[in-house]
Amino acid sequence: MTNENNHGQGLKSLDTALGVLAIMAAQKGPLSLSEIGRACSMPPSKVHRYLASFVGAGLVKQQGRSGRYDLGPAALQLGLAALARHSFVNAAADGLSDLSGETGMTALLSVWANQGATVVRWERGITPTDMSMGLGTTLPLLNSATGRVFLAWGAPRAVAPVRDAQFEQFARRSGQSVDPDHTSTSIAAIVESIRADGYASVVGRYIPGLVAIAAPVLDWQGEAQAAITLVGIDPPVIAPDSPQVQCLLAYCAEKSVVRASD
Amino acid sequence: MTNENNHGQGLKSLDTALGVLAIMAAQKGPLSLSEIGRACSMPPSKVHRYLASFVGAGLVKQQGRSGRYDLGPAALQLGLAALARHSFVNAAADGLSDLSGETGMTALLSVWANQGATVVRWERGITPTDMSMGLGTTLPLLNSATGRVFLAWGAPRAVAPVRDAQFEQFARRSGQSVDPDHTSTSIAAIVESIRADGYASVVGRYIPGLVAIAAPVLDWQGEAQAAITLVGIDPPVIAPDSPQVQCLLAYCAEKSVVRASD
DNA sequence: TCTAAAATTTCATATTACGCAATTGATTCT
DNA sequence: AGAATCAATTGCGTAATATGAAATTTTAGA
Repeated sequence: MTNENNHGQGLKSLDTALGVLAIMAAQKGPLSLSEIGRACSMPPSKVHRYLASFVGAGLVKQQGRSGRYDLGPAALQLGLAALARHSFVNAAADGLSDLSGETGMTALLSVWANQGATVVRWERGITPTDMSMGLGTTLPLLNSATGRVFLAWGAPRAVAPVRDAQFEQFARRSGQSVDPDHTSTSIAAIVESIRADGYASVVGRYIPGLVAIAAPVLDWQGEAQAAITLVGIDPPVIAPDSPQVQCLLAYCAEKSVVRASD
Repeated sequence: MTNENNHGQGLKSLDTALGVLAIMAAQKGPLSLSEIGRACSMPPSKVHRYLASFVGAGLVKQQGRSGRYDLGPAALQLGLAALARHSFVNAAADGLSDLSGETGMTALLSVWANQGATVVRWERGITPTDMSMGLGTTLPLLNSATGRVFLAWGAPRAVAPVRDAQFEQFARRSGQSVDPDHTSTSIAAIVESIRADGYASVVGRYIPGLVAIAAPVLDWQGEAQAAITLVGIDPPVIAPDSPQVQCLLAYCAEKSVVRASD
């Protein structure tokens, strides 16, 4: 009872160090030492030593003389190596522009990483949805169609903690506009609904004025290894029998369960 | 005198752990536990604990039931986040297709990471140079034009160890064909020559039948933060006054020293 | 089903990372 | 320009942590 919970059985210092890396990746720009320390609630000396190792490995680079720290070239290399390995990402990305062309909407490919859905690739559609969305953007679990795909089909071990944390936030500021476009406030009900439909939809939630529909690319266990999202400005497309939804579902069905090696 | 050399002052366990990550990134496919242990010369139990942390962070993913380990979604996220941050990568990549179009050659953008030049982006030219080169490919320091750019202009602290190691390999198997296209076998002479020309060229060294010219994108310190490479099949293009070389040098000059924030 | 190899867990011990405090370095204000 | 403030870095004793060898469980092959 001396130890709280050792969920994964990993090295403590490594875990915290990787936490620092994740926090740096989540931020938008370079960070100063004390900023990182504040974000991780760690003493500066600890952060400094971790960063020394990261800099040595090239994962983090210290800017010329601003002293600030940012992700380095090795991080880039790591990501590219991961991209080359995840065959399903390339496979799923293959027809992405076709999908975008057929529906006229902007098509997104995302995978679950850390605490949210990460956009890995996207193709701009005809409809001028001026999203300023870069690759690597993290979409929220509950307030995006993409995130909700992982809420419904994601690996429970990875998604559950985030879901519970978000739910607490909801409960804390309850009484306000909670789930205007769903009759039930229960997350379980939302999940049930999404699973039944086979796709998630959201209207003007993540970005006002935009609608999104998203469906999973499933692996052999029935878990979402990726999500395909279509973003547009036309509310009617979220109907189950709309051509866009049909197109999306057909696409995801084709990409699902490609191989057992993943 | 108990410790050999503590070049960077980092955490020991973190350093070794990141070494494991780097080795995994260098390999082409998924690895088993014992394979990783062999590659890092570590006992399996140690590797296993490291991997547990990596899996927990999502940097490494354990395949369905093959038991093998591979880079995970968090690695992808990290790389994409790094890509979004390195403004010069996007800036340098901007005109890459133009450069390829003007010269007809395949254009590569690379940065230095870990132990070699990592290809970050590339545009295929008109000339059918059927290189099967994926993003994230690591090019050798001495046997590629791209690598030689970093040999000449790269940060000494990062390049020197690799150079020395390679040089030892050369010395070990000396007597064989050493540097057929340079009069001197001295690496210093090669560097001097490249610096004087402003670009590096190689004929059929990395891939037989292909020629490459490469020039640096310099930062405010005069160090190469990236390299631009043109690959083709026409030997004459390596001449200093060839239009391709001029085009490349103009391009790199334009991209160099864009901002002091890097 | 049995055998062999690999993967994972356990445990005592030595090593390592931690926090606190002092030093150095950079920036701002008077 | 000098002084004061804040951030960044380094040193050190201590307590927590990572380590390697061996035991146990799981997987693959015969």
